[in-house]
Amino acid sequence: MTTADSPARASYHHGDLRHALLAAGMELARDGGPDAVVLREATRRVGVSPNAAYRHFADRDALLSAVSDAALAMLAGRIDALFDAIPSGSPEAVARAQLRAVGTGYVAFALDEPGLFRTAFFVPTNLETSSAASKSGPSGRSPLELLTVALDEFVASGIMPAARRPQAEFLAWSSVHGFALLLIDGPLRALPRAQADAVTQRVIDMVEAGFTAP
Amino acid sequence: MTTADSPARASYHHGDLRHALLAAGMELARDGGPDAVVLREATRRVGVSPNAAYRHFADRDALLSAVSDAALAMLAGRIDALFDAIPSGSPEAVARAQLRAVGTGYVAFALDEPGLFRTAFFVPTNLETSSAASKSGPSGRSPLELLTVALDEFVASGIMPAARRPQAEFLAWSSVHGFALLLIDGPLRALPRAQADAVTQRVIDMVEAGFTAP
DNA sequence: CTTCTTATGTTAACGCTGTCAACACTGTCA
DNA sequence: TGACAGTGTTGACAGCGTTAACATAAGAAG
Repeated sequence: MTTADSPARASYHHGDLRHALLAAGMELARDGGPDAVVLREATRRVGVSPNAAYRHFADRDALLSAVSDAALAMLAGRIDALFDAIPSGSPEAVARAQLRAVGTGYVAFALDEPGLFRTAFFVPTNLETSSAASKSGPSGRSPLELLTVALDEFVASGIMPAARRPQAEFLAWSSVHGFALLLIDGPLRALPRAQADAVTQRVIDMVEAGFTAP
Repeated sequence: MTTADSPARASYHHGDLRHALLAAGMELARDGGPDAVVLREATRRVGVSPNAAYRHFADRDALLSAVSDAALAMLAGRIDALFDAIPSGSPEAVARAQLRAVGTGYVAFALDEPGLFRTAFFVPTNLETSSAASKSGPSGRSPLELLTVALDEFVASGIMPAARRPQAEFLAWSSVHGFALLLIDGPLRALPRAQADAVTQRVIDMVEAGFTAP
């Protein structure tokens, strides 16, 4: 266990403090969201003095940003897994399944890890640049890139008019992102998981209909 | 000017401190969002000691909640205005215009007052109970209620299958809310206003298509 | 008109946070 | 061996939310 050497470390130098602080930050974010990512608490958990953090992060915001990126990468991984599990078939079917995978994975992550989800997105700068390398999943593709792949296929397979293609990513993203927020912080908070999953599919239905309607 | 008697008030008692603190809180939220609503700063602006606030608000969260409610009421007012300006016509046309009014007003408020918009919604408890009296517009109808009116008319006028009606509010809300966030904090931040307005209409098109598609 | 009570505002203090400055330890390269 | 850069520590400061005790004003009761 390289993380959390609570009792007391052997050497004066920690060895991998940056990584340890990031891990502690993830823990804090997991149950508590972005506001819970507190620099002093992270150093406390790692067993190091507060100011040691400043050797690895410019300030608290830098730590929070790193945690946010890591959370985004987890989200990407989740979507990636669903994306890659899609069986081959007709181009239309694959495209529809890909769109569904992105939306489903997105919402599922929000439900399973609300704290990390909030941390991933409630940091303003991170909605902005959500396709950087550090924020991608194992395949190296960011959620936005996966969404782009799916939508391009919508056009290529002829089920979406090309005129509707520009900025379609953001229409789809809006719906799923907003829905995730309603689920974890909003009026749908109390919705049982099974029902939440069902309504998620309806959200995706709506998006799909909006793209493919005549 | 009843607000902000900066120099020094005449009497020991302020007179309308609760209101003044709320106004100061709104100012802070307007440029800075929820995190900028700082209790001590609000009292400073009103010209009163920090602890005076505790005679009117249980804690900082109570002040923030009040500010959040006021912001939500402003949003409701904005939507209300568009809603009431809809000319009469066929039931379908009116229903479509109503849905469009809610979405358009929602996004317009987010663009015009991003700080207040964030404050209205990034306080978890306020997405939850967004149809309370204190959060409604001048007409007394909350945004959610206006949306419900529009969607009921979608079914009544026959352009939306009744089977699709349950929880349709949340599908529409998700899209518009998520889109507003992408616009003010996300990748669409730099989008010129005219273009933002145009894409907003496409978001609403998508929602409408999802509701009325065959 | 005085007195008691209640509402409201103030002062003092605590622990928490992020952060700067100065100091201490340690592994590395000359 | 010694300089040096990297890393962790101590001490301190201002700002925050919050509690407890005190001060002042306004109104009700006598």
